[in-house]
Amino acid sequence: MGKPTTKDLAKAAGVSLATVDRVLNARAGVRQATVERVQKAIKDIGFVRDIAAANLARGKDYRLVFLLPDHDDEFLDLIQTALHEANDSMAHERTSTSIIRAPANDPHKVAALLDTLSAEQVDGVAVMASETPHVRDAIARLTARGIPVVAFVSNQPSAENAYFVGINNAAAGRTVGQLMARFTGAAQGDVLVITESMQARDSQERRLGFDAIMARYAPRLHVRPTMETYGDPARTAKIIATSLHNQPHVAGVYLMNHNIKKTMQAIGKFGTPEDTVIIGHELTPRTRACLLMGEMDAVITQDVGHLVRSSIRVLKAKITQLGTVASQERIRIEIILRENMPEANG
Amino acid sequence: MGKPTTKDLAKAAGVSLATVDRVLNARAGVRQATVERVQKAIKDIGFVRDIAAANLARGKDYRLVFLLPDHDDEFLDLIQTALHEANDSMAHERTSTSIIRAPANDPHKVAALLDTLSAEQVDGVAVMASETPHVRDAIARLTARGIPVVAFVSNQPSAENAYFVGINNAAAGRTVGQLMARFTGAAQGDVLVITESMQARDSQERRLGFDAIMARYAPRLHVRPTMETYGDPARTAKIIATSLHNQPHVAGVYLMNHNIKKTMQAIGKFGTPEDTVIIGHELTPRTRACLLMGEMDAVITQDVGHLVRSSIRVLKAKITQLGTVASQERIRIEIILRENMPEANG
DNA sequence: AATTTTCTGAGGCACGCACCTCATTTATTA
DNA sequence: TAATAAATGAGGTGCGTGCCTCAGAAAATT
Repeated sequence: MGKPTTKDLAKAAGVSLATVDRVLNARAGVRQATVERVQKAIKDIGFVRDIAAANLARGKDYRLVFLLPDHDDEFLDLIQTALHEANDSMAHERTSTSIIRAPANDPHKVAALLDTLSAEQVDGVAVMASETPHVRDAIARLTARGIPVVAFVSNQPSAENAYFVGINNAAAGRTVGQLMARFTGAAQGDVLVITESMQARDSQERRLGFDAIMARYAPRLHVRPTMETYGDPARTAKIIATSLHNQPHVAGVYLMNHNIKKTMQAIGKFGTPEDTVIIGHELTPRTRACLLMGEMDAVITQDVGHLVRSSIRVLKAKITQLGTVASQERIRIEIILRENMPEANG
Repeated sequence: MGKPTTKDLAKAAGVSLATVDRVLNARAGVRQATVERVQKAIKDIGFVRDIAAANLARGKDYRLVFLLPDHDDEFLDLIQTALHEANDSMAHERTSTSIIRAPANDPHKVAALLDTLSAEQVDGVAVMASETPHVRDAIARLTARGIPVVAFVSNQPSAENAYFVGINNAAAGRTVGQLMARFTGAAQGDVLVITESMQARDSQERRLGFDAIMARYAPRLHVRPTMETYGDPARTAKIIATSLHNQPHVAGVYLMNHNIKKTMQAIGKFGTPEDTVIIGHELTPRTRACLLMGEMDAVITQDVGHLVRSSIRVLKAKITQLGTVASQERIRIEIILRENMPEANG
C-alpha cells in the first residue's frame, strides 16, 4: 500500500476526516488534546500531505514577488531573464512570479514598497537590497503579516527569518585571492581593486576575503586601496587612467562588483600590460566575451538560474511549511575560465 | 481566468471531453483529422496538461532505475547518497528510484540486466556504463520497449535517444590543463598523468583536452604518457614510486579518474616536491581533505546531487513527454579550490 | 439539572484529469 | 441500400485534499 492519506490518518488518530482537516489546516475548534492525538498519529504513520492534491483542491497558486534594484546592469538582466524563464516553466506548478523594482540605495523606498504588499495579494517575497535598518524592519513587518521572505543575492544578516539565497561573499573574495595569487605567478607589482561602492556589504566582505588570501599567499604584491566608481563612467575612466599611469607594473586587477562594463571599457582603452591578471564577478555576455578574448582571466559567478529557482523553492517550502533539500539550495561559488565556460544561455 | 483546462480544450476544439482525453492520452479510435483539430486547439489556447492532477488521477508514480557500476569508490558512494536523498525528497512527487549494479567492464552483464527491465515494472532508466556496442544495443531495445533512457555520467554518443547527463570531458580536461599551466607558474619539468584505465572514453577525452591546452600554454612542461593503475594498489604504488624516482622535477600531476584514494596514498608515501601542482577529479571526502591540507591544488568536479536530480527530471519529462528547462539541466564543470569548497554535505 | 458553549462526526461538492461504459452518430464496405 | 465498422458524445467514478454545512455529542457554565 502506498503513502498514507488523510483517511489513514483519521483512522490512526481515531477521529473523523473533518477533525483531521481542522488540525492540518490549523482551523479553530479542536481541543488541544485532540490536536496532539492527531499530531502523534501523523508521526506514527508518517503522514505527509500531498501538496499537489492540496493545491489542486485549494485552486491556489503561489504568487511570489521579487524586489530588485531599479538600475540596469547585465547581472540584473540575467536575473530578470531567469525569472521569466522560471515563470514559464513553473506556471504549471501553480507558481507565478512578478518583479517590482526600487532604487538600490534608497532604503525608505524599499521599505515603503515592501509595506504595500499584503498577504491577500502576495504569498512570498524575495528581496535584493542593501542591508539597512529600514529594510530590516520592513522585512520583519512582512513576516509578521505572515508573508515569508528570503534575502536574494544580498544577505540581510540582521533580518532574522530571512533565509539567504546567495553566495558567501567572503569566501568569494578568498577564491579570487587564491586565483590572483596563483595566476600572477611570481610577478611583482600592484593589484588594483575596483568597485562601484564600498557601502555595499557584499563589497566589504569580498575585499576582506581577498586581502586575507593575498597577504598570505602573495606578499610580493601590493594590493591598493579600493577604488570606487560610483557607477559614473567619467569617474571610472579617470580613476583607471591615473591608476594605470601611476603604477609602473599592475600585476592584477580585481573587479569587485558585477557591473564591470564601463570599467573594462576603460581598461581596454588605456591598456594594461599583457600579463596583467584580471578577475571579476558574474558571468554575463560582457565577461563571457572578455574571457573568450583573453581580456579577463577568470570570472567568479553564481548560477543565476539556480539563484532564482532556489529562491522559489525556499519560498514555497516556507509557505507550505515543508522542508527543503539543503544540498540543493546551496549556491556555489563558481570559477569560470575560458575552458569551462558554459554555453551562452546557461 | 486561469490556465485552460480540458473543458476549455474540448470547447475550443469543438469535441467532447472524451475525445480530448483520447487524444491527450494517445488512445485509439480517433480520426486523424480530429486528432489534428484537437492539437491545433491545444496550441491555439495554450493548453498544458496539469501533471499534478493527472498523476493524482492516474494514481501512478514514476519508477526510475539507476544502473551503476558495481565496484566501490567514493564517487559512487556520493551518487548513491544523492540518490537516497532524492528518493526521500521526491517520494511525495510520486517518484521512486532504485539502484541496480553491474560490473563496469562487462558489457554483456550490463546489457543482460537492461534486458530484464520491462515497461511493467520500470518507467525510466539511467545508465552509467562504458560505451560499447552491446550496451548501445540494449539501450536501443529499452527505448523500443517504450522505456526512456538517459546516459548518466558516462556518455553514450552512439546510443541515439539516450540524453546525456554529465559534463563534457574534453572541456574538463582543458580546464585542468589551463589550471595546471597557470598554477605551475614558470616551472620546468614533467607532468604525470595517471588514470585507472585509458579504455574508458572519459579518460581519453580528458587527456585530449588536457594535452591541447598544455601544448599551447605550457610548452615548457613535458607531459608524460598516461600511466594506468588498473585499480590495483600494488601496481599503483610501483608506478608512482618509479615515476617520482625517475623524474627529477615533477611540476604537476593530473589524476584523471575519480578513484584517487590509492594514488594519493602512494604519492603521499613517496613524496613530491613542495611545489608540485596536483589536480584531480570529483569532490569526495578524500579530495576534500587533500584540498584542505594543501596536498591537492584544485579539484574539477560535477555536482552529484545535480546529476541525480537532473537525470530524474529529464526522465520524467521524457515519460510525460514534456519539455525541460535546458539551462537547468546543464551540468557544470566546477573548479574547486580550498577557498570555494562547499560544506561537507553539499 | 438545565442550559449554553465548545467539540466532533458525517457528508457533500469541488479541483483537473484518467479511465471506463454505453449509446449514438458518421463513415465504410458489401 | 442495408449491414458493418469506426468515430464520437454523454456521463459516471475516483485520486487526495480543502472547505463548507448541519446535526449530535461532550464539556463547561449557570
